[in-house]
Amino acid sequence: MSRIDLSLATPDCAACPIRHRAVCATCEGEDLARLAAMKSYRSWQAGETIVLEGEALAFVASVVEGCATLTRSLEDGRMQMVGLLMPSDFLGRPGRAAAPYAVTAATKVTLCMFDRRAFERMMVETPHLAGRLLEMSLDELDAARDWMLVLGRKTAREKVATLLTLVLRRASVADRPLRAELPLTREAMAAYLGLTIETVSRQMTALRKAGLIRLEGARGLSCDDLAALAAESGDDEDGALPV
Amino acid sequence: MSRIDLSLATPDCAACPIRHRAVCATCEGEDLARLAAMKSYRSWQAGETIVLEGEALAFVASVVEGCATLTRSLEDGRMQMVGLLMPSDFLGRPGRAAAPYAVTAATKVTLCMFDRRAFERMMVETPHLAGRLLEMSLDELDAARDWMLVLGRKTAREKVATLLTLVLRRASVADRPLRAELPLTREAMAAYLGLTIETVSRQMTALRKAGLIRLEGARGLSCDDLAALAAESGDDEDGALPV
DNA sequence: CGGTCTTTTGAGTACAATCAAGGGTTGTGG
DNA sequence: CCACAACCCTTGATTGTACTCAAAAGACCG
Repeated sequence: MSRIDLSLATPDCAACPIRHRAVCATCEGEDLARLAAMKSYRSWQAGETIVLEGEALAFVASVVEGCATLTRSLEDGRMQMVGLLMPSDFLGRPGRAAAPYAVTAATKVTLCMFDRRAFERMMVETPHLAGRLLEMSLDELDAARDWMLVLGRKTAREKVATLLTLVLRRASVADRPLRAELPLTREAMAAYLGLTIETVSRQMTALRKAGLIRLEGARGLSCDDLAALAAESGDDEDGALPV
Repeated sequence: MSRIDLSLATPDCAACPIRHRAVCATCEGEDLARLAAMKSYRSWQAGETIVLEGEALAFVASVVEGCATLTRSLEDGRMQMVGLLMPSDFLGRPGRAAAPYAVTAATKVTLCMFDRRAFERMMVETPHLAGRLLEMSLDELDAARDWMLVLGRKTAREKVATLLTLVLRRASVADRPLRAELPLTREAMAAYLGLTIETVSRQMTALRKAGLIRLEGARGLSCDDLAALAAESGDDEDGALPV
């Protein structure tokens, strides 16, 4: 059913769009060649499962394009998103096989995958690669902790405003009005925000009626005044949640 | 080799209770001496502020004893705990000066502090130290994400049961009935769980009336049947939240 | 065009927050 | 040793936000 399978022969690292931001950012020359030799590309369609919760993972990977979600679930089916992977983000845990959360494609996703064992070996022999991964992991830890504040203390309206601000900021090229396509369904937004889809929908409507955003279909989003929207998010005015 | 005795004022690493679990776990001989040369001990009383939110941090540290909390706040004063530091946990972020959250002593806390610059230099030259820190950071990331599930999806009763189970499990030596002293005030528990102190108090009472726990004063806690308590937490029966 | 899936809207409910007292414990000074 | 203050915790009454259940409207696709 898939259209063109983008898992072509693996592209050249030199032309890679995430080359300077991903885990391989500090690698050059020989190091880069070693990584290139163990890499392989693979794509998933929106909605497809990449890794099941608790499943062993034979690879680690960089997100090349698209958007994937990390989720954890309770026995009775309640689900919480615990991370959102965007291009250049790293997936996997060197040194441990089992993934403690499920990974699902939110949009079409392409991963640049490395054999886990080979990657672990290279990390030991290439300290700056381990250093780069440490840096990225600490950033993710900060992001996760920021999100704990959102989950634990913000109202539904603030949560939705926070997420929309985040999406618009990422899409922003200093254009006005700002425009973006939401990479998430209402269900995924609800899972991220610790809300139900009905509540997300109601808050989106409320923000629209308040003139803070405009909706074009279910996914299109635009905003004339990002500062006004950010003011609804409950953060300080500059409101930057690093992600 | 060199038994540099700069640790006159500070205890000997060999006798350190967290020696084998902290960031220094993989260091021996020269490496350990180098760390010992840059370390210094300092203690804080319960309630004292160790680092303000956003403040620059000149050191990194291991928690030797006691319990400290990491919190983030919204402008209007709403506060969320984003981490709980127990003995052997690492505090600080190599490569970045500003702490994105406040650090407060929950009980009396003793830190083994290292000058941040010196520690960073050593990390570059001692790959296994960086590797150890990466491992610890990834564990913390997993713990933070586990907690996102608690904050986003659990009921008040489940949240409290989760925390009490956690505390009892940590204190456990396979004794029955299990007993522990809560290292947190109701306020700190509420901050951790994303609840108000009143709700925490009510749920503690409810769990007590259900015969799941016994309370001895405000801090004493005991439990005959940890499995029954864990069953209230909403996790799968084995219910282990790694921390 | 019909079918499925997603999103929106509505009505009613429940759970935790808020507001408000009232106990307990601890420590200090008379 | 007692009185008192400060702090922490508990309990009660009420409110309000977000959830649940239910149905309709809109998007997408063959």
